[in-house]
Amino acid sequence: MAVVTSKNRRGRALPDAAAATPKTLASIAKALGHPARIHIVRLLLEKQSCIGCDIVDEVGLAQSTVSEHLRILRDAGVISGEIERPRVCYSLNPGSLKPLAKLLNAVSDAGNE
Amino acid sequence: MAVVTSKNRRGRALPDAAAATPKTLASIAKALGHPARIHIVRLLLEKQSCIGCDIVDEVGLAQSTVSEHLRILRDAGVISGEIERPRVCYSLNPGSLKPLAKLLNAVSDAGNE
DNA sequence: TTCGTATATCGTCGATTAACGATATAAAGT
DNA sequence: ACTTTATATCGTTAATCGACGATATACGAA
Repeated sequence: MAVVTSKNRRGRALPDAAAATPKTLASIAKALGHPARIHIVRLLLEKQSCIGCDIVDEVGLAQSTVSEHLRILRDAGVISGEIERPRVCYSLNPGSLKPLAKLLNAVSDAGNE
Repeated sequence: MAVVTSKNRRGRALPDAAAATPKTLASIAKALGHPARIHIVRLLLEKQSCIGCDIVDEVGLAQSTVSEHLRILRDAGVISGEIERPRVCYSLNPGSLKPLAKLLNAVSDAGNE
């Protein structure tokens, strides 16, 4: 079943979806609320990690615009970037979306009981 | 590993996260990207359904503002409202969040394989 | 018919967002 | 020292958002 006491792979407890404030959840959702940012998340999901300039090519917007989208995702904790001058290697923070995922799963499951 | 052929617990195949366009996923996320709207979704999750004016009381913003938030959720397909003049009874559309839930679960699972 | 109730829509205003080009930064290569 | 490369930041613009009060709508009840 699905009522898992969520932990990440280091075994630390994650904040419960019910515990996460509306503000917290909304800020995660907001960070995902743009097609370019969904695109970036998908990209990082399939490639594990990705250099910024490749993301720019892939997304097809101006470099400064993509940089801004990356900043928004970074500020929301969804991704993190490791500097390898002059590049930055971006990757997902898998745990970051769990609070929102929990809520969405609860809603999805509301249909099946 | 984690590349599960996702099915829900009745065994029906779910729409693949990869199938939903970034635009579609972003519009769902955007609809959830405000604390008041998260609040509303949580409320409907715990109460099954709820009359509009009770939502206004619960959320604590002006009626016209809440009406607008409800419209945004409705336009995104997250909720639907059944008219019972002079009231409207709102409830969740459980399936509506599945495409986004799938992506978020995939990201969350990316940490555990 | 008039009144009350719940909701939706309109108009407004300030704040935020998304996009871009131009410029700054910072290290590595020549 | 200069150039190249990748990224971040700045300044600007148009567009969208969030909030509100006022008003419109639509029905049931008195």
